Amino acid sequence: MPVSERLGSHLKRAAQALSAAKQATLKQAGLTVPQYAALLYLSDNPGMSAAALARACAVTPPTMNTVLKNLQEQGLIERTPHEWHRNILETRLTEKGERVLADADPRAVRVERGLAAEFSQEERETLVALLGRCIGFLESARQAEH
Amino acid sequence: MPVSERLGSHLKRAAQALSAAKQATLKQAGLTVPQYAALLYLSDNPGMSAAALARACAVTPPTMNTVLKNLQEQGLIERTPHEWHRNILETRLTEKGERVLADADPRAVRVERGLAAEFSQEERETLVALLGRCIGFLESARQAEH
DNA sequence: ACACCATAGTTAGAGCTCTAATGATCGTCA
DNA sequence: TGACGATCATTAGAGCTCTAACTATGGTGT
Repeated sequence: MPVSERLGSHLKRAAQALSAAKQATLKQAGLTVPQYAALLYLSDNPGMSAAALARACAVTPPTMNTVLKNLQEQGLIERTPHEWHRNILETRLTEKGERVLADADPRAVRVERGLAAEFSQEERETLVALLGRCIGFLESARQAEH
Repeated sequence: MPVSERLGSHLKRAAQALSAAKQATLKQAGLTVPQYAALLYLSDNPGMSAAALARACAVTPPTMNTVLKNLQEQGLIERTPHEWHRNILETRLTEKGERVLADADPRAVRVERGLAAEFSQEERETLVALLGRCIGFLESARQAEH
């Protein structure tokens, strides 16, 4: 099966180009792409658990653990034990985290807006729908595998 | 800007679901996704340089170096100096590499065929075209950044 | 009450990925 | 001949990512 016929290779290249573009612009704010994603969700949901954050960002808990560790070392987040549910750690942005996110977000949004502007409203909806079907199939295939 | 409106998040999730599905099936053949990609290109172009392979797989040379190192340790490829162009290393599959690829390829193709079967011919072409425009914009944006 | 299960968090280990910097070789051009 | 630039290869270092295995807590079932 020729590579050019494989939807996967187009998908992968597009995702990689996106990641590279975001990485280039976020670097100026001192963040990586996963760090930015985590801060963005935390900003909307202060105090959410690392596990919930991992689900939101579509990564595994150990991966999120790594990202949070780096964010914590930079003083951008703080993690405090939950009042009574002692098994969960509440994660929140620090003031510095808010400032860094406020610097990074416009940069990331600029990339997204630029990308969106390449398409008409109808094309965007088509693309999102097609990608959604890819995700649906691939995730069910993954489950069926085992 | 809401996350659900960002094309990037859909793109990223789709690519990740694809990678996860391939990873699950390729694991049974003892390969990672990048290792499989490298073997696949090498199979079609015996003797190609690591730099050319990196371009084909859309990764940087140091990344390909890491992948090739692991493949070499498993005895799946061999790298020999070019006859007169002494700066380049010709990379080739070993017999074992051929066998492993012959085992892995049908598994990967099964995922690709399953994914392709989710769409009509026209939908596939639409998806590839839209992704191509994403790639085009993002790569030019990346250049303009610097 | 006790076993069970789901969830949260973590650690260990392997592998991929990038940027940045370095060194080696070849071809070209003054 | 000698300098320059292009290409190839590699190393160092930081960070992301996964699977696998483990611990701990809280709720649910009999």
